[in-house]
Amino acid sequence: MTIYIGNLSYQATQQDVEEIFNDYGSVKRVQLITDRETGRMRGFGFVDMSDEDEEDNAIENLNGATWMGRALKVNKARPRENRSGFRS
DNA sequence: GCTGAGCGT
Repeated sequence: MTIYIGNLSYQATQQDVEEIFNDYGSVKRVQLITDRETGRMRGFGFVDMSDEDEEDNAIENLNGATWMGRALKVNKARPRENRSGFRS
């Protein structure tokens, strides 16, 4: 499952979020969204975990938590459009 | 190039 992270530090890195989420569960993949052209962080990212229990635990614990001086926002990420070409 | 919306190749 993918978790949405918002209001995070521009100086934050994937390994930072990775170890933080790893403390609440087993994070599989951390994807911080950065600008495709400039390469600067957009201020949000996504975390993929193994079990929903861990992700829910991480969300409940990391959501609204003050990280790097800012209120970290963690919530369930929206299912991205399926590249298969199908649409609801 | 030093920002602030929040959902991605």
